[in-house]
Amino acid sequence: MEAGLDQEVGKKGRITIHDVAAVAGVSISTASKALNDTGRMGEETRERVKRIAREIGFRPNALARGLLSKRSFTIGLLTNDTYGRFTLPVMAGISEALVDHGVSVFLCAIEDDPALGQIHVDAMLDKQVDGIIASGKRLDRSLPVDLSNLPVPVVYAFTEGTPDSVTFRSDDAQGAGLAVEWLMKLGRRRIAHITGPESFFSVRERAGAYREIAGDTEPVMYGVWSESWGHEAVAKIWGRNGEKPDAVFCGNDQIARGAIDALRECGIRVPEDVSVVGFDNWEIMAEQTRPPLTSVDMGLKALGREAGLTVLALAEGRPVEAGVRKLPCHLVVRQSA
Amino acid sequence: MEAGLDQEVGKKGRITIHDVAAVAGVSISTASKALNDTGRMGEETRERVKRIAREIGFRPNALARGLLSKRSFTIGLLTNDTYGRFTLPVMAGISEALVDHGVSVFLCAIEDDPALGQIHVDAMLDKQVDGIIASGKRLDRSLPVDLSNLPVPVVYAFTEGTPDSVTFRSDDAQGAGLAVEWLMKLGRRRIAHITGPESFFSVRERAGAYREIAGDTEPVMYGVWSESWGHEAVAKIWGRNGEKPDAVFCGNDQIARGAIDALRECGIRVPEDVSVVGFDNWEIMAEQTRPPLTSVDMGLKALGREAGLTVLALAEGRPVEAGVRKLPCHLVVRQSA
DNA sequence: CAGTAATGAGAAAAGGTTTTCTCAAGATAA
DNA sequence: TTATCTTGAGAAAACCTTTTCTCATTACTG
Repeated sequence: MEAGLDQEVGKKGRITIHDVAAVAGVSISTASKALNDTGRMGEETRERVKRIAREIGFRPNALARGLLSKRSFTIGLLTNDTYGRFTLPVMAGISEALVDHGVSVFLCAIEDDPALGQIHVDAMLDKQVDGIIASGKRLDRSLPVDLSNLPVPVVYAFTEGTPDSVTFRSDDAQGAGLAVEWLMKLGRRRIAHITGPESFFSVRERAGAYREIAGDTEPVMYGVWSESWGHEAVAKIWGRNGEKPDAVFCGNDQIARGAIDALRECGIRVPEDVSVVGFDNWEIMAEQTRPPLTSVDMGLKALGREAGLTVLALAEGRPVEAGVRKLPCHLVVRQSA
Repeated sequence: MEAGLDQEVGKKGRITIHDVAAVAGVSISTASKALNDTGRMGEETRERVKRIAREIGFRPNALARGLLSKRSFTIGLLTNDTYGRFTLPVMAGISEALVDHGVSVFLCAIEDDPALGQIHVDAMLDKQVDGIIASGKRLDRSLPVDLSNLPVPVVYAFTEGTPDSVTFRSDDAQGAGLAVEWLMKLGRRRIAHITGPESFFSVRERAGAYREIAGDTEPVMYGVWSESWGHEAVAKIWGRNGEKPDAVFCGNDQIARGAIDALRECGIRVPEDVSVVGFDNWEIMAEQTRPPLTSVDMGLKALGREAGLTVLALAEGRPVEAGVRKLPCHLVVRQSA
């Protein structure tokens, strides 16, 4: 009954459960039940079917399975973050959380093109994704595509979501608090804050926390997210008369990088004379800075993990409370502070 | 016959071709043929079915379609490039090329974990991907997972492939040539080359082209892929006695960055006194360097595009010649040279 | 020993689409 | 008017799996 085997199996196309059933000499339904540990049958039969399936390398066709179960074990990740600086860690977290559940992820980079976004959303829906995670590069902007009233659950991660949805974001105020408290614990008292454009929600949150803890010793320096702004801001501060800061808390790692360069050019030592803390913990940047940069990590991987588990829960019909969830940042101490 | 409409349609679940057929008052087969522009029927019927499908928002279920056609319109992108510095542009190219064909991309980051790689490959095969593109961060290393004898076509992009497969890679020698020739066109004669570990194939290729064009004016400085190495190497060269270089060709943008910093610290002006060219054109780095970095772009997006079109061709059974295809680099001129 | 319960396994339907085959009606040719 | 051709449209099978239902056999219970 088990004769033939390899020669007979998979003659045309992939190996199906029909092949398993044929080789095992049972019906298709029995084979299915054996493999899924459902139904009633002799333990011996079940084991034999399983063994044969293993031997001939049977793997169930997810398309057929999905057609029936209405679960494709597939989700879509939509992002407008071209460089993937924020999205990649989020993606890593999602993937890590979902791979155990057999879920794969479609990554769709849509730039800021609404038409492209719509195309990708349609393609994902056609492919019956179990859910969609929307991600981005900014907490206070939403993707250029309408995700309300979709037939699948949508979760937002590091991008602005609709009020009645589940949204995950970093707790930037808490993260800024971590940085400033660390500087104060180091004995620093005059802490400057050089950051990005005030139009960014994150910037206002971080600056708010900074002011609350550090007091109004220094005016917040708003600018742009670039090294050159960090450089320029330091030049401005140290060009002024009066007492100089003994620490700089920067709005991101690029600004911090520029600031450190400027300080070195002024002959100021980091961290001996001035401590510097960055934000984002963009490792490839933070580790290469001289000295390596102490920075606030937004925990994007954990954020992705949570988003992944949440969209899965929604897809399985488990109830999830709507609202914004702030996930904590943590401080990665290197040598600049 | 077209009455009811919205109320009747999609009462449970998504809208299927059954709904279209019912509303249009035709059979399912007629509806299908109308929508696919196949079969024989009155032009009027065809148009009516199409209109109704549009009106009630019918979109065919890709799972069901794929089950029959054995095409899932899905491919998998496998990579061990954690930061996505190389993979993301490749991915962008793939996606751009394939979105027009309705193909979506599973992104699977497998680190360097063979077990994880196997899991992802199995998951992709279960989902009946039409093909797989393997990508990485290094031309002379292959992914830690066996992709031979898979039931779907595999194309390699920016990673080492099997001899009988299709492999796309950048033409590093040509790219290095571009850089050195540009420097010589600027009148530079003593060109130094600071680069990564000699164990990298790319390093040897680039160094080879450099030596061929620039001659043996300066010994190649092999090191690591870091800013600090760029910094250190410049310090070494300018610490030596004898004539100094008037240009530096760096193995990547991070090294170039370190080199420029070191030159500035020595009081040497870039590009007035010394021209510097980087490699990779890692925009987020190259644009922020002071001065902005002239760099060799490996054309990874084009590489991804080619890989995408190739895997699609193979999936459709069109013949593709095996072998390694070198794609040209181009020079992005900014201000450092 | 007759009747019921438990067990093992198969038949068939379902899921949504495409494709091939069949059939009826109307049109043309003889 | 009868035989053949064309046209329009539907029935059914196929893709692969899961699940529910049914049935036959064996093992008990009274």
